[in-house]
Amino acid sequence: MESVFEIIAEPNRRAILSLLVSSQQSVGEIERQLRMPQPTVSKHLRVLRVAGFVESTVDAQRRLYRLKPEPLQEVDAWLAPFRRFWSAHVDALERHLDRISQSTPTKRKTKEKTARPKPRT
Amino acid sequence: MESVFEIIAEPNRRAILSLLVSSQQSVGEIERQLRMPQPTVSKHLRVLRVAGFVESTVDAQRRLYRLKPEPLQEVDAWLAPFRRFWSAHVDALERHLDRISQSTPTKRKTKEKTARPKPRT
DNA sequence: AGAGCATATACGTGTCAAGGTATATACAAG
DNA sequence: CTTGTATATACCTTGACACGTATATGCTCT
Repeated sequence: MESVFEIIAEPNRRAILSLLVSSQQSVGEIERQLRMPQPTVSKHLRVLRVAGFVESTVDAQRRLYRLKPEPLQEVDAWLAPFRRFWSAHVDALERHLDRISQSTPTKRKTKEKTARPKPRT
Repeated sequence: MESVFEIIAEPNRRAILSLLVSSQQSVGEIERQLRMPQPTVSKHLRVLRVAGFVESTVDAQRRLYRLKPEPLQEVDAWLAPFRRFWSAHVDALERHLDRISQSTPTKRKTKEKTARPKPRT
């Protein structure tokens, strides 16, 4: 488990990170909101902490976890050359973003419900 | 192998993608430049193609592979909320550092309901 | 048609990580 | 000190996937 990419490959870990982006959370709060067993939460948090994605502070028996920006910035940096690349493909890009906007687990806006046409080229 | 994050978790696949960002390449060219066995290249390319990261065109016996922007754009989209967090984090950190620079470093600020006389040493 | 090159796939193997269950540690309150 | 709560860790099992080797497919050229 070396690279930041392997860390965020795990869906539960991404869910935890997305949860922490709003504010810090205790293990129990994460457990409740994501509905995953407590050992699972703790183990993923350990991986995230060792990899530098989160840090924890002690509050009585609770541990409050919060985000650290650096590792995700590393992902962002890796993505940079590709952003330059897809500037040439803006049209296809926007259609795709519109399509995936309904599968983003973070928040639901509105405006999806389109029975989207099979992207059969 | 569902999510785009699992796809790019593999270092060889990331290398292939980084190679293709400049221009399209044949399998043999990828094989040479990345010094990996040909079946490995083909198998990773297959994964990338099925996941929509690349597409191939036939040129005689060669297959020319080139990038498709959408899946990486999806990663980029997932990263967006965290970018907002980074800016906010830098500001908050600076204000915090500014604040504690004029108070004792061992100070425990507890905003919890219980005034706890055991400040973690 | 046959030889040779370029690419894809099949198969067997080893490794590693995620999940579940149980238990350990730490703190709090009575 | 004992009970209850919050979190961490240990152990085991299972499944996925990456790799290597071997082979298949497909195209070109003579």
